[in-house]
Amino acid sequence: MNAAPASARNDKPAVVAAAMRVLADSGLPGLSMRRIADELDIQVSALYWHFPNKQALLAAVSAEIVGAGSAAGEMDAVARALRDRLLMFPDGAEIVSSSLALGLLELPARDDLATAAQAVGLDAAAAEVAADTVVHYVIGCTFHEQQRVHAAIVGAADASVDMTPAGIGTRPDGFEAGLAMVVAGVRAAAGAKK
Amino acid sequence: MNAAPASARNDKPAVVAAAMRVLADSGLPGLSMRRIADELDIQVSALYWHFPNKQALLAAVSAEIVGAGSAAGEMDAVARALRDRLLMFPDGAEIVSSSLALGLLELPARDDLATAAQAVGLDAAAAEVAADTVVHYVIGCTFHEQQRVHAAIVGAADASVDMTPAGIGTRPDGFEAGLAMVVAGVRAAAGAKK
DNA sequence: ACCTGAACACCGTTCAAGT
DNA sequence: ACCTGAACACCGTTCAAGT
Repeated sequence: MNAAPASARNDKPAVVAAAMRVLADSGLPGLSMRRIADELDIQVSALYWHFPNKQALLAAVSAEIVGAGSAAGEMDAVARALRDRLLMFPDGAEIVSSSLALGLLELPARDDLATAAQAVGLDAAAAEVAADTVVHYVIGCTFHEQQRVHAAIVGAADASVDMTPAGIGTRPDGFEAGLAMVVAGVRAAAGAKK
Repeated sequence: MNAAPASARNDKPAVVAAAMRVLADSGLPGLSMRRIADELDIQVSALYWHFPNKQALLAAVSAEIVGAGSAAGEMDAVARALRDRLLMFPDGAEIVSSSLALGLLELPARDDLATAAQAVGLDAAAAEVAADTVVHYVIGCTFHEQQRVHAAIVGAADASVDMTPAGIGTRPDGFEAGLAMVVAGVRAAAGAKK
């Protein structure tokens, strides 16, 4: 066994792990600094020794959600893999979207998508645009779907909410159909280039 | 002149107008029920006579942002018009995105996009998918861009923030290039159908 | 029909101080 | 290196009561 410390104190990864647990069973609305601190049986203020602010902690959570490893493959495969990771945690898309926009997160899938786009015939600049476009589509679509889940939960508690408004993407296979169109657009851009 | 009421009390549109003013000069983080109440010189609790909760008020704000009128035209024109409206207010894309996902907002541009997609050769079902895909792209891209503006403001105040991380869509013309790809994808889907 | 006043149960963040 | 305890300046929402 490794030398156990006298008092069991927490390090950065332990704080992130606690945050993942809170996220998993309470979602983003429940992911407060106080709830995370409670999970670790420490005071809220102690969290600020590990992270300068909540956004930084959320960025670490985001990195955990999207994972570290690069996965090669065709564009749709990479897109589906990204989506699957976002779906693993409640509000995953929203958290990642915000960290990404704030410039606090590296997205491995973005490089994978750019590589796949180049393999299909795009030059470097166009491949970046293609990667960003696919990322926006995947995150936008998944974000929307996950918020809808949340609305459904609230709606179940409060039956007065109309649960079938004329909205976007009610059926889950909308993702696949839309993705096919986006990928077809990338291929078309490659074809036009030649 | 129309008969002025003895005491100048507020109706629903007045509350929304106040909210738009607060949004315009403080953004979404500043758009609290208390700030809106202050803008009208009333108590916070008075707002709950007009709207059941903050989300409902935000939905009314969203409707104001996206506008009421349907605008016919090609897909890219409709997409650009939607984007322009989202850009008219700080965090416009985020607010609209959330109202949309919660099923609290009708988006006129969605119907316009579906119509345009049918005009290009898609059947009704595929046209809906195409419309949703374009909407997701426009909102995702604009949301990202607007969050980046906000990050830049925070970054300007706190110079320790790295302002040029390897992120998505730093250049504004990324929107046009990505939109072209998405629209090309829709056209490709129409071509394949024939 | 529209508003007040007060309360409840929360937030993120800071800071001096402890070990 | 990691945490406590207390405070500050906020939140959204509810409710009885007023006019």
